[in-house]
Amino acid sequence: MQEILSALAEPNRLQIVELLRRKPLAVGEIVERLRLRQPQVSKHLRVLSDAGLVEARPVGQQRIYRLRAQALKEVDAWLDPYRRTWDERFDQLDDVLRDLKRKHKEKKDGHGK
Amino acid sequence: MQEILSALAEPNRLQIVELLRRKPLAVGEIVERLRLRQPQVSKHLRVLSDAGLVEARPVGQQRIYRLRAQALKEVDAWLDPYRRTWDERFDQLDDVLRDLKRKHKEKKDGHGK
DNA sequence: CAGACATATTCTATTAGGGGTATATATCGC
DNA sequence: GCGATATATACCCCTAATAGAATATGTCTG
Repeated sequence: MQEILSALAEPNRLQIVELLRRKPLAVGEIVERLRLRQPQVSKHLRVLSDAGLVEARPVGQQRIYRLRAQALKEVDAWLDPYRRTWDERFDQLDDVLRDLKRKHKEKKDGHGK
Repeated sequence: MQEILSALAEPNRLQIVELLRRKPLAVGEIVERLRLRQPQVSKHLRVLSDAGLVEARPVGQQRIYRLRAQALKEVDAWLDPYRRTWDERFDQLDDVLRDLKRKHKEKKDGHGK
């Protein structure tokens, strides 16, 4: 998960992923479209590949990279517990305040931990 | 989006987000739980806040941070076009191969762009 | 097997990001 | 207003990540 996120956090790599969403591409094609130098693209592809986000298959002298969208399922799964939250109107601030007051009081009253 | 991803890419920040999923917390509480130093936590919170992932509200001398799960909706939306893909059995490699052959032939035959 | 071509790797330089310490700012209780 | 507490910011150091240029590897064509 961590690895996937850091891989996607780099702008050029995110672009590569988006390119590969449409269809698999050879390294050279990515180079053309992103106006990056070939070694950089190869390096970024390496990172993406290590994170499981893409995979290559050799065809003649070139390597066709394609997206492994399954890897993104992990992100999807991570999001899951948050889905519940993101429409909630109220926040639990009241709880928190009550909590704070309690702790504060305890401190004042000086009780053993 | 880019900003959100880079914010989440840092392990400690991801942990903070996960902490705040349960309930809002004051800076000091995050410090305790993550065993980080206070300035680091403040800095990470700054990044998360700039990315729209958290928001603070002052309560007395402390600042209660809470998650803005709506920000994660963006990630969810970004994933959307990929959902279609990630269960597909076959890949479009055949298309790609056909494409390559065509281009190759064109090159050989030497036609104007 | 000699190029030509496509891609990967290596090495180096530069930069960005995170950690540490000290300090500034703001609010509380008295 | 003063000391204490909570948090934010500034500054410095260091590592890690990125870019750039040169080169290595591998495969095709003739």
